[in-house]
Amino acid sequence: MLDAADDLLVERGFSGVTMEGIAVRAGVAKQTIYRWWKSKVDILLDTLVDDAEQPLAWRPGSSPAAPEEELTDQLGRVAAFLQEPAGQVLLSLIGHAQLDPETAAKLRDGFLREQRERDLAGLGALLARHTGRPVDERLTGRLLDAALGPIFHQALVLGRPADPATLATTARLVLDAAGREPVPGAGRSSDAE
Amino acid sequence: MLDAADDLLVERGFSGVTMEGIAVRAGVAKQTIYRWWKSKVDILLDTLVDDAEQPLAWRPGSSPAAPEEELTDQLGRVAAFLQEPAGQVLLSLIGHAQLDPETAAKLRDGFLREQRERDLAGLGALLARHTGRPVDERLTGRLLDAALGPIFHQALVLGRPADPATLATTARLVLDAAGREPVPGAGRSSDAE
Amino acid sequence: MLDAADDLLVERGFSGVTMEGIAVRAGVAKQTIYRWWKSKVDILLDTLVDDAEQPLAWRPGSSPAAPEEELTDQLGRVAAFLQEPAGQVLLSLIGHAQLDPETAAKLRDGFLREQRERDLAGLGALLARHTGRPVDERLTGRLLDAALGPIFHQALVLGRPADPATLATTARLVLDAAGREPVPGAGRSSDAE
Amino acid sequence: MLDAADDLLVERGFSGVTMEGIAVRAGVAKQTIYRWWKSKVDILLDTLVDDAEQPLAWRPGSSPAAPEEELTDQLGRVAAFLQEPAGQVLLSLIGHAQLDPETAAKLRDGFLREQRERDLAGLGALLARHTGRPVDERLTGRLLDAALGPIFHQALVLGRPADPATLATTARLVLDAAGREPVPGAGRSSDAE
DNA sequence: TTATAACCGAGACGGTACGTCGCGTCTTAGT
DNA sequence: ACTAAGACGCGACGTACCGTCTCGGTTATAA
Repeated sequence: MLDAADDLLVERGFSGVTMEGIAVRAGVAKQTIYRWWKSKVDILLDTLVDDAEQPLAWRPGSSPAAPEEELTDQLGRVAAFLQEPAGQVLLSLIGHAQLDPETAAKLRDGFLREQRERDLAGLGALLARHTGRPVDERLTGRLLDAALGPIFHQALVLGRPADPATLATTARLVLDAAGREPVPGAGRSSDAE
Repeated sequence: MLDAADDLLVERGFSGVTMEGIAVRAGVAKQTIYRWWKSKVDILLDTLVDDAEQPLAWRPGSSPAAPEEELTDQLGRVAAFLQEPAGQVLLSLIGHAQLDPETAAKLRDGFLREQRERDLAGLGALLARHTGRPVDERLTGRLLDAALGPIFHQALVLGRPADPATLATTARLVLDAAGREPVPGAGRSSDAE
Repeated sequence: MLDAADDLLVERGFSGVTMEGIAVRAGVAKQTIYRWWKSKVDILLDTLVDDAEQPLAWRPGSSPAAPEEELTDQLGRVAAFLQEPAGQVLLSLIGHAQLDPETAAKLRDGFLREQRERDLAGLGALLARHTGRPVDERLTGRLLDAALGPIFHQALVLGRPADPATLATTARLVLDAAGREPVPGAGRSSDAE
Repeated sequence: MLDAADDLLVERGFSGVTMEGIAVRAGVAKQTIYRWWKSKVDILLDTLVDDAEQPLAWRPGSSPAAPEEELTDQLGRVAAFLQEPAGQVLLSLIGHAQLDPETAAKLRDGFLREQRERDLAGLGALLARHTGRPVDERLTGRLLDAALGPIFHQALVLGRPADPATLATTARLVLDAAGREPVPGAGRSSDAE
């Protein structure tokens, strides 16, 4: 059933994914689908969990590598992921989340929250290695936005893959900012990260 | 008709905007709507053009003002805009663009392209004032992504308004990067901006 | 305009005759049509008056001719008329009269009433010549129904042209009945003719 | 659903019978109607089969009764039927058959063909009892037209119930013609009955 | 070994919205 | 003054999916 949904999304786009269509393609009764999922969104969320976690994982710091190259690589993997079918599922769900609060809640409380935790851990470790000291989590959060923001901006708003130059610029920006930041978290109170 | 569509979007969300509903609320025949717009997306695109240009305009450089404050203010206006009804229209359309290529094409070839041109001009001018020399347009493009990316990332992916700390961090990042960049556009060839 | 309506009826059938279509075909604005006719039915009624009277006229008794042959000829003309375009207009209007009381009223108070008067006069004269004495008008009415009934029955109900044998049988029946009828109109009171 | 259609026809006439209206009145979804019938004409055809067969049946010859009275009674039942709601359905469908060939085909290949067979059998038996010998079927057909023609002519063309005098005249005409017809079917070749 | 229940495919059902057609009325330019 | 052109409010069309709801017909134990 997950496969049927996935295939339909690739072949016919999000609006081509219908409970009716999935049922026919999977050779299954609609009722059977409703027994397991409340809506097509829930189905796609399940495919996302299956297909997205691994490609978005932070590689375990091939230790002596330059942090900048490491970060650029990771951003490159994110950008590449968004071009694949599983990435299209994510973009579709983020898209649909703009139109439907329930989708938004499920997506953000589920996959996106977990992925952000993984990203915070990955980026935090990388920055610590880079600066030689632990990094404030709120700062890491802001730098994560600075790192992922351009990629998602290009994908969601401009509708094109992030180009390598942007990725490199972004990585350098983030690392510079992390190095320059004086005392971790000192005195900053308006941070809502 | 545009108002009716706008109101429905605010009251009932994107899926609550139906041709049928607009017609009833505007006291108009469906056919009349179809005579002027091909779909509800086109209607919303028109409301966008009406309502989004002015709030997103770059203020004409209150001359001696610090560029960092100026940029932070502009980013704040963008973030604030996304919280307003007109901003919800934009976010909805960007969301729908993920689900429907035709929407994507219209949105990007229309409003988004024009807005990006205004943004490039605005940011370019600001950077030139900041650095004291003209700035390469491709660099400006990348820095624009760096500036807007976090805001849209927070809005679209995390579903929350961008916090002031993020805006300030982002503005500083962008200006630092512009100042550091040695020779405008020198030697870079993989730039697809 | 009458021609346009006529043509459309022949080419596309009654439901293919639309005010919109007549206007386009006649190169005329709808409003102009409404200035002269209230509906497409009225237009067709006008074409009927133009095209039906002459073909349905009773030939002026080629005197010594056998009445039976004369009557058969007249019935043949009626049957043939119903096969022609003008006859199709009549059948269509009679058909539509079953569905719409207003059409029924206009058709019966107009063309059909006048045609029935011509038929009564024609048949009455023929019967008088045949029997050698004047014929009661109510009897003539009943015999007119007996004469036309089978033709319209075949056309409207069975959907086929009346065959010559039926016409001959019918003509003989009618003349026999007229000859046998003892005293014109004597004693009959329930006649509503 | 059939009842809803029937009621609407009586209350609002043929053009007041709409799929939309039937659905609302029957408390049913439009799609459900379309699942079972292609058009409102098919629905009315079904009501016809339910409601018309019995009232139009030939009574089984209360044996010694005078054939003339028997035939007059039968014609009276036909005339009375056309005044009832079920008869209005028949007249409407015959009317619509003049406007739409598909309706014509369905009506004539279905109900009308079957009813004609029943009529031929009924009239044939009556004539055989009257004349004392079997009657040629083609002759029976012509006499059936002679019998029913005036009734339908009055209903469809003149728009009024057939009066008793006409029915009596018609019955006598038909029986006289049957008695006089010398040798069943002898020599007649142009008969297309 | 049989019964009995859980589960399934199939698809009918009441709905909502779709995008289209023709209606009859109206407004607007152009001659 | 009258026209063609066509926009307008309207009501119905026939279609696509929605999510809910019976239906029989398997399996797959439990008696």
